[in-house]
Amino acid sequence: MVKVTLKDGSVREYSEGVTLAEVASSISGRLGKEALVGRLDGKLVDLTTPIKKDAAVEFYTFDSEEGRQTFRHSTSHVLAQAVQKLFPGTKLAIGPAIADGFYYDFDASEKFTPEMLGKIEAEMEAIIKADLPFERMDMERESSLEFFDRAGESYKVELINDLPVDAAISCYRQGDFTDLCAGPHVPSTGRLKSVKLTSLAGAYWRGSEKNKMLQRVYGTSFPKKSLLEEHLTRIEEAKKRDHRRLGAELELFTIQEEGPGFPFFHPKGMVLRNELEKFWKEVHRKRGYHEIRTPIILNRALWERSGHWDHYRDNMYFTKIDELDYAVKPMNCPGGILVYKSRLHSYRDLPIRMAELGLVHRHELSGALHGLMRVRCFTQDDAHIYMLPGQIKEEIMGVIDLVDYIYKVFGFKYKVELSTKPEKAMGSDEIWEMATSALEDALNTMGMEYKVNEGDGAFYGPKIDFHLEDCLGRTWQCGTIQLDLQMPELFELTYVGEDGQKHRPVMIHRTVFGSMERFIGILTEHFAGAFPVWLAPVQARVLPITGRHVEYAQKVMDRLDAEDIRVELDDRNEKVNYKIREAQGQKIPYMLVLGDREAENGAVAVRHRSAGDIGSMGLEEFIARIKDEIKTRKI
RNA sequence: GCUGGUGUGGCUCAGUGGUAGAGCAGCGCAUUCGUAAUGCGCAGGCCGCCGGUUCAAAUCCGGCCACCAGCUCCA
Repeated sequence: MVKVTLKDGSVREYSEGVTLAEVASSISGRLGKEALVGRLDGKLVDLTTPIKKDAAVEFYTFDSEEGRQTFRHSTSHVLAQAVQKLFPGTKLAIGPAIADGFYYDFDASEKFTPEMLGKIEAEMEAIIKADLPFERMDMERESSLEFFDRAGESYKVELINDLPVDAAISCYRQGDFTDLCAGPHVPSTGRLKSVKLTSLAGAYWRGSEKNKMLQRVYGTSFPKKSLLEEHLTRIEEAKKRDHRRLGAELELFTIQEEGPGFPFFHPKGMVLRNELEKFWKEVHRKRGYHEIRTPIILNRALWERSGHWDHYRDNMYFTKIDELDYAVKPMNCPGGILVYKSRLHSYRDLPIRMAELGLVHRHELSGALHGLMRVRCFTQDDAHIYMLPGQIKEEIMGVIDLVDYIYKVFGFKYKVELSTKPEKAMGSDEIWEMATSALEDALNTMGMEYKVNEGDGAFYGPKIDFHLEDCLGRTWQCGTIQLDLQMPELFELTYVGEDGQKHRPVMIHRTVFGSMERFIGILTEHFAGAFPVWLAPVQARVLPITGRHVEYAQKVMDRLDAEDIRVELDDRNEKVNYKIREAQGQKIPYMLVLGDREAENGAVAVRHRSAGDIGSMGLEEFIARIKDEIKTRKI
């Protein structure tokens, strides 16, 4: 007999060799049906695993991350089986579960087309219907190599060869299909129920553009058809929040063929942008930043000195002035450094926080452009902090706090990543080590959760990145804090210390919004275009019911205008329903419906874009209300 | 940059070799209306660009450009 301890702490006895699936069924019929995978003494395992000694056991259904991952991963095996059946000779690369589904990379002689996805799906459904059990096979390294080599699965051979010598190697088989896989899997293909292949894309083997491009098939799966449908509807809804679509509908910005990656900001987009800048300037002034502005085009020699010529040239634009070489700035730091160097600094002046809303240009790959999220010119809300080595931690913590403060004003949740030394880096390992641990130290002291991104740092130093989500859950780097031990050396920056001697300051580069463009993109999707009143391009629209109310409406509008409230008058000869419909479409926060009743007693009938009709109130009362919302930046 | 897809009035889309269409938006006229679409009428298109095939091309072929998804890269 074995003693099995369940999640709730209760202990049950079973005969030795009982499987997890049997335990689950004995707890409840429903758990037996819904459990997908289990945990045995802390290790995620198949439900078919026998329990041979006393152990702690947990079960996961589709409601848990573990359950969903296993479910999608198993579906990817079914996809691979279907593809190999339909297209014999197709080689398999990898097929993991991802956030909302799974993918599998194939090296196939025929080109997959969208029409073929339907056929593959049908084949998958047949495999699911056949309810083939997933069988685990633990293998010796040699025999696994032999097996995949004979099958012509060269990618699998490469994967096995790259596994550590002592790594356990396992395969999973369903029917006549076998794949290299650590597992675990659901018990059988019949559990997979509802499958949808969603898209087709190229993907480099092992993510390197030096390797062959494989064909990646994306899909998702659910244990019930209704869940799949819900998921697809959710994605359709999310697409309506796409900033590219809303940007056009709300007349915020456009991107034209004449300037791919170079956005045009329209009047309404500029209002939003200016409000953001106003807020940003206010907060930075309060936190001891001084604003500067540096030129967009600077001499090539500067870029050679900064290292950009060697490390960043591919992303830069160049020009000639009077036969001399110049570059369009891809970063603000070298210019900012020249401002620092223009005079002598005492240790008493440090830290010096110099901020710049700087327009930078970068040659991004054409295929990487994406609305306002990735463009070829953007305004960074940059700042460079020059400080004593002893001030590093405090300054970094100050920036982290600032980012947190500003993101909270918009109600953003964010993720933090720490990026370490890349391949193309300047400076010694020791310097990188020191800089990286300074960033880590600050994060740990502040109790921040973060993920480490090995090799993702800037060429001059490691960085802390702040990532925000778009409408489809894709994340974009916005804020960043980069500790730079290179530029101060390269530009021979100094301050005069207590001892009267010159010393080297430490420098950090940082942004909060990241780029005004990207931030506006994120903001638009986050609020689905319904910006908080303080940011809304139009804060109120006055809607006279008939022509005879226009005069009063004009008065109301003038009064609001005098209070610096952004207001429009809709005096078109249309029904009020029509005017409301349009104002709603423009996501204008307040609509003031004005008829005889309002004109008589100086009132406004207020409609809020999300709360609807909130009744009539005195004009002054409404002004007090909206002004309070603006002042407190209510979201 | 790479893989796949898409490109027709301001917007959403129909049109697969034979004289370019619809709805919405716009403009005009009528309607003067109380919380999400009043009616009638009128305009508007080098069918992304360049070249080829054909008696004839939005439609077939080639090249280029842009966009979309993903890869790579990144604020």
